[in-house]
Parts: sequence; structure tokens; C-alpha cells
Amino acid sequence: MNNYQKIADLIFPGGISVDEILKKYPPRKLKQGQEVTRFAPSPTGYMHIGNFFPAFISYNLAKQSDGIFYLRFEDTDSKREIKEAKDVIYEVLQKFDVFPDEYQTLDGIDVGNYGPYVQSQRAEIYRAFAKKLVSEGKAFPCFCKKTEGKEDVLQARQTKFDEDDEKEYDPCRDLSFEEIKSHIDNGEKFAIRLKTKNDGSQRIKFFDLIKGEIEAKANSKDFVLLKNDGIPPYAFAHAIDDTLMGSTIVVRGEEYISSTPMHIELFEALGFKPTCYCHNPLIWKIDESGSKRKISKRKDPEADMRFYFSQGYPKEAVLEYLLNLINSGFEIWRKNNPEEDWRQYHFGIKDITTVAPVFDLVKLNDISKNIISQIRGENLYQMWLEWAKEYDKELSQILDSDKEKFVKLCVMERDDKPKPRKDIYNLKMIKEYFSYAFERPKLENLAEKQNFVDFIKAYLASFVMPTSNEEWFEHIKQVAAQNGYAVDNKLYKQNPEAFKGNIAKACLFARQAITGQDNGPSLYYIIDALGQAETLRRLKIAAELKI
RNA sequence: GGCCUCAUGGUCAAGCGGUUAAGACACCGCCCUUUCACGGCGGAAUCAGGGGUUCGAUUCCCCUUGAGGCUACCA
Repeated sequence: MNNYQKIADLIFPGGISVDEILKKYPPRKLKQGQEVTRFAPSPTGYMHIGNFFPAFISYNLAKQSDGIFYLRFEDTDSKREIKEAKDVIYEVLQKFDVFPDEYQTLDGIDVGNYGPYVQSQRAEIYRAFAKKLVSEGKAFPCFCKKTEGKEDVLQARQTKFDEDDEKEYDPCRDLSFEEIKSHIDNGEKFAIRLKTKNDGSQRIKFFDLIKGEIEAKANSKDFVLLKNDGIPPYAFAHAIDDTLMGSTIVVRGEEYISSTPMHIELFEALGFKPTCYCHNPLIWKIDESGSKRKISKRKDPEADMRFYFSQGYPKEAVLEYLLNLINSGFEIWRKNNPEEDWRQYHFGIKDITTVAPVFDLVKLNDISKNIISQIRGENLYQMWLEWAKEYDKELSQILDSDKEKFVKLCVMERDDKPKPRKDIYNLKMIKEYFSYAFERPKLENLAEKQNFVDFIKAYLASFVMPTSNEEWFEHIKQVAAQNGYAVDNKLYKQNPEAFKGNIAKACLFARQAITGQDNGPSLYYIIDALGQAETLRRLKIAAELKI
């Protein structure tokens, strides 16, 4: 038995072997072109748009190649773990309908053959690979003091800058069997470090699916493979899990580019074929002062994926907007294929933007408006009601109790119209948009109060409940003409002094009296939804306004 | 300090050595109009700076500047 094997058996007695593990996780049988991708979040907070972005790219890569998309929780840092984080991740994936094919349920049941899909449950696997590396002399136990927390790190970094040493060999890398044994006999905890084969002079090249070939300094650091609690940090778990689980493309944020040389050395030490990487850019935001910054959990509500649910954005709108950020070709495709499901769009991985995009809520709203304008009124009412049940209980009761009225409102100038209105971009704004359905207008700040009251008096006096838009307009035109308003706009433009205003003005007065708003769908539909009694009541209140 | 990534209008961006430098959102103007919208037409607006290479650079190379990342027993 050689010395390395002795050390391995000393620090890791017994346990499952690498061969047994490899047998348990045979390579996936994939057809030509099928991709296996994953979403590997750490449950350390709510679901950030910056996490969702690569997850969505991964989902698309898998789905459009008829491949597999799986979810793996990277919960190796127990100190940072937040309890509800997993629930939120499931909720978001489910609601956006980008759910994985393989995952572990919240009750701890693995769906798929490559589990457990939670890293904290894979300790024996990591241990086996660590033991193997130690037995081959490629890794060693380290008994040094832990570097932990920001202060520690900053201090360590400072001395490193001062030393300016290319290689970062760990003092424990050449401990003898006897020295190790005495540490162990003392009951000391240890970490496992990789014994790097580089000394800082080597360079390395790797290929990134988005950025192309990247050349960098090879790793020359004895980095940690197993923490002293036996759980691996990101790198080791990534190399093992993405190999065992058969990922063909690893999509991750570009903050990982710098550590890729480390990962590649690790894959080689383990005897694995390095995976294919795809580093996507981060998402930015322009703040109130006009300066650019990374979208932030604390300052930007739209960084939390649940924001879009709470505001009532259709999931397609958010997804299509994201697709737009990922691949500008999507927009052109959408224009040419207005009816198609976004899933039909085939995005090229090489078309993924290399530049960190700025998040633009206005653009999202535009996409959302277009999508909502295509929804039939009855369905919009249903969506609104479902949304309200979760986010505005009181509203949902009102919607439920007066269904007929609200369906009518939702239908307005929408169903079967070749050019439907595009006023609504999320469910939350509808209440405000239809404010007149919830309360009577306040009638404050009227510009031409005298004319307003005079006209409403005349309109009220001759009011008949209209049965069509045409009938309604004919009537108001008649009242307007009789009261000194121009019905012919050309005439009005020629000689505005001769009139109190044009028909537009008369319509505006009526609209203000009934809705309290300056714009909206044709008044006929509003009158129809409100009903005769309520319309008359409002006109009466307006007609009796004191000047 | 070292290493890495990125740089076209306000925003998202097309562009792969020769273009009047696409398109979308936003903005402005006009038209349509039976209000409000929808829609149509038009406008303003971009290659960070400096060197090369080339007959010719937005495009290729170098430098500078700027922005960001990594340099943890975080991910």
C-alpha cells in the first residue's frame, strides 16, 4: 500500500467507492443533438431575475433539442440558507411554466434517476471522490485555520497582494503520514484541498458558447474540495454533479468565468471530460438618478420574480421580454409570427447577447399590452378574478358579486376587434383603469365648469338609454349641436370662435361626468356596463354641481 | 496589486472590411378619427478616445479610458 492510499484510508475509513457510484449513474443515452441542462440555485433568498435568466436559457436549450432540464439545489452553505427559498423557486418555475423534468419534491422524493437532486444529500458521493483524489496524491488534508467571512478574506487577500506570489500552495500540501496521523489523533477537523499541478506559469484555453475562446492563467491554487464539515464548496460539487447527472451544457452567470480554470483543472484531476460552458451576462438597471447599476434585490422590486405575479403580468409577457433580452432575433420572429406560441421560436445560443442588458419596464409593458389586448374579455375577467383572489381579496369579492358588469367592462373594445385597445399591461392596473366601476367620479378640477354643467344638464334632460354605439353617438351629437358645439370638425377648425367647442369637447364632458376620467373606451360601452340608473344618477350629480 | 469580461441612439439591438449604419420601445410632429385609443406616415437620436493594418474601418490588431467580475473552507 503506498503512502497516499494509507492517508486516504486514515482520513476516510470505509465508505462507498467511486466505482460503485459510477455504476449507479451510468451516462445518459442521448440522441444526437439532445441537450441536458440544469438550473442549480442555492436557496439563499428569493428568486432573483439574475437567477431566472440562466435558468430560462437552460430550459430553452433543453426543450428545443428535445432534451432534459433538471433542477438541483446547491445548498452547501448552510449558514446562508433561507427556509422558504426552495418553496419560492418551485412556485416561480411552476407559475412561469418552465418546470424541470427531474428534481426533488418538497417532500424529499426524487423524480429522475440521477438524484438526490439536493447537494446536501450527496455527501457520501463527494467524500468518495475526495478519497480517490487523496489516494492518487492529487489532493490532501489541510488542518489550517479556516478563512471565513468578509474580514478574514480581505486580510488574506491583502497579504497575498503584498507577497505577489504566483503560486498559492497550501502549507499542508506535503504533510507526512505521521504528521497527518497526529492531527487526526488529536481530533482535529480538516478540509481537503486539491494539490494543483501548476505553478502559475501555465496558460489555459477554454471555449465559451457565448463569448468564444477565452485564454487565461491556469489555476495554481490548492483550493478547497471539501470543507471541514465534509461538504464541498461550489467547484467540487459542480464538477461531480454535472458529470454524474450528465449535463451537456452548463449555463451560469458570467461571474464564474474567472473560476473556470479552477473547474477545468478539477475535471481533469477527476478524470472527467470538462463540460461545455455558457456564461450569460448579468442584468442591469437605470436608477432614478440616471446612472447604471446592477439590478438589486433591495432597491428594485422587479428583481424578484414574484413581482410579476403580484402585479399581474401574464407569464408570456415576462418570458417574451426575457427572450427579447436574450435574443434580439426573437422580436423579428414575433413580428413575422404573431400567432405562434413563443416556444416555437428557436433561439441560437450564439445569438445570446454578450453585453449586460439594462432592464426596461416600459418595454415589458409594451409587450404585455399587446399580449393582453389579444385576450378575450371573458378570459380577462377570469384572470383578473383569479389574480385578485391571491393579491386583493376585497377586490375579488366585488368582482365575483357583480360579474356581469365586470365582464362587460373587460370585453370593451376588445373581442373580435381587428384593432383592440392596448391600454392594460397588467392585472393590478385594471382596478385603477376602471375606477369608475368602483366609485363615482369626484368631479374636481374641471376646466370649464360652466360649460360642463350646462352641457350635462342638456344631455341629462334628453337622455335615452342607448342600444348601440352608433345610436349613442347620434344622440350626443344632436345634443351638442343644439347647445352650440360644432359637430363638423372642419367647420370648427375654420371658425372656432363661433362654437363653445367641438364634438370632442362635448364627449369629454359626458365622459368626465360619468367616469371622472379623460380617456377610455367609447362611452356607450361604459354606460351599458354601468346601467341606466347609475348613469342617470351620475349625470344628475354633475348637473347639480355648484359653479 | 494580478487575472478575466464587456463597449453601436435614452433603452433593447442588427451589423461580421465597402450599408443612405436595419428594426423595436420611449420621445416629437403630422394624418385618420364619432370622444379616448388603435392604426398610418414622418422626425430627432448611436459606432467611447487615440494609434496602427488596409485602397477603404463600426467591423481586424494594439494602447488608453470607462463599466463589471474573480482573486473565500460564498455561490
